[in-house]
Amino acid sequence: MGVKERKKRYVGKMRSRILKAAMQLYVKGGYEKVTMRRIAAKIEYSPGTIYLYFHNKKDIMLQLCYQGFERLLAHQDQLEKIADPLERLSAAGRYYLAFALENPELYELMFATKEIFKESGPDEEAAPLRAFRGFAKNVKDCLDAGIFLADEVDTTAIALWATLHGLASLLIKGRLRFLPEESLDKVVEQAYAFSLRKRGE
Amino acid sequence: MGVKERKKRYVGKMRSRILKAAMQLYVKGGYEKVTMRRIAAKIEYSPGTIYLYFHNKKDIMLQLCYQGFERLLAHQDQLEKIADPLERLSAAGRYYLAFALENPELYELMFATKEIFKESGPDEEAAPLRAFRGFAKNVKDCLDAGIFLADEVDTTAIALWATLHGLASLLIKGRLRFLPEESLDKVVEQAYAFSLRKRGE
DNA sequence: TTGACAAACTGATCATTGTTCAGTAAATTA
DNA sequence: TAATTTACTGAACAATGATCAGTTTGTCAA
Repeated sequence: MGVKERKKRYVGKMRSRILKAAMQLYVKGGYEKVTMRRIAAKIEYSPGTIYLYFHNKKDIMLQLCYQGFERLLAHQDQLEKIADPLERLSAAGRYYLAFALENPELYELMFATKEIFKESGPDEEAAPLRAFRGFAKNVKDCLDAGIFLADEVDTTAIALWATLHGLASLLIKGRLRFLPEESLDKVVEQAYAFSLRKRGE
Repeated sequence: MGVKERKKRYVGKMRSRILKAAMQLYVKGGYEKVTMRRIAAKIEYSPGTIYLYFHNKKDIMLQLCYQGFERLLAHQDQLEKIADPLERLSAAGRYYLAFALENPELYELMFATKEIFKESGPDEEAAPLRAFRGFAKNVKDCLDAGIFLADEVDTTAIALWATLHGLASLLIKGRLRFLPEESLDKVVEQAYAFSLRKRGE
């Protein structure tokens, strides 16, 4: 009898309904707008019901965090089409920053939780790692092509990733607001180009 | 009559007493351990009193954020002694990362608040900017010495600062935990060295 | 010293939060 | 149809940030 399967499907549907509601609340008004009662109202259940599908609020926020990495990964296939390794890596950086700035709240959430690697399930938990591996692959292609002179792939990838994450974080948190508004884009672009060892034109 | 002055001093003392208690609570157990009631208990006043000296909790946390930047700046004079520009910049980076990792909660707080530049008082509010200016000075010395080839000081400084902040943030949030524990330090050191365009030995 | 005013402080109170759990309703099985 | 499991409810709890009428303390002219 498929009663077990149906139940499993139902649980899955409830979980995603809850997450959807939570995500809507989150992107709208940040963390403090996400309330168990508000989520419950949105899916038209009582607050207690949510606890049948998630341990607590932290659990829900963690899942949203994973969804963020999934979204980041979602459109990255298009980068594969770019043949030139340095061009591809440069595009990856631009894409990364664009994603962060278009989804600032979500990006914050993606790096807000500390215990992200704690529960190491096989599926969605690996999303942050998959994102890094994809990025590191681009870096490796550049190293193989002799574009950078560096020892290790991971070290170089981390340096570049850190630069991107740092830029995204500083931008979102308004820490570069002392720069003239109109020059911000160019400075950020150049800053990443500097790390990529291209000369600004 | 010096009654006004004395009152001013008293207000200042109360404010710093409150901030001290809040900081102790914060570094001990993070944001959620900082409670108006707990602060009040620590300074042996009633909760309502705090609101005579600070607008709200956010206000208190913002002041702690500024204190963080003050601490970061405090010991940076020692860097001046290093004559070689690149060596000084390298040391600044190591110092920055060490500060972040020794005060992870405080560092998080320093970059948690978005509205840091909103209230632009003349004194302490400028601390984050002063920190950047000091760093940019080091970068400028490197550019003048012809160590980097780059267009602008600010652009280069932002690139390097972003790398440092990114590394600090990723480390604190445990995002580099997929690396083997023992190689972490070296990788981070190398990553920054990569951005500084030194060859790893 | 007294009395009147102001400044400082209190703590009960409010709405809201995350979370729990005894009780109820619905679905499934025997 | 009866018994049992499953799903859900919503009142209740402790803790939170914040408020404000009321009380205490301090100041200073008469």
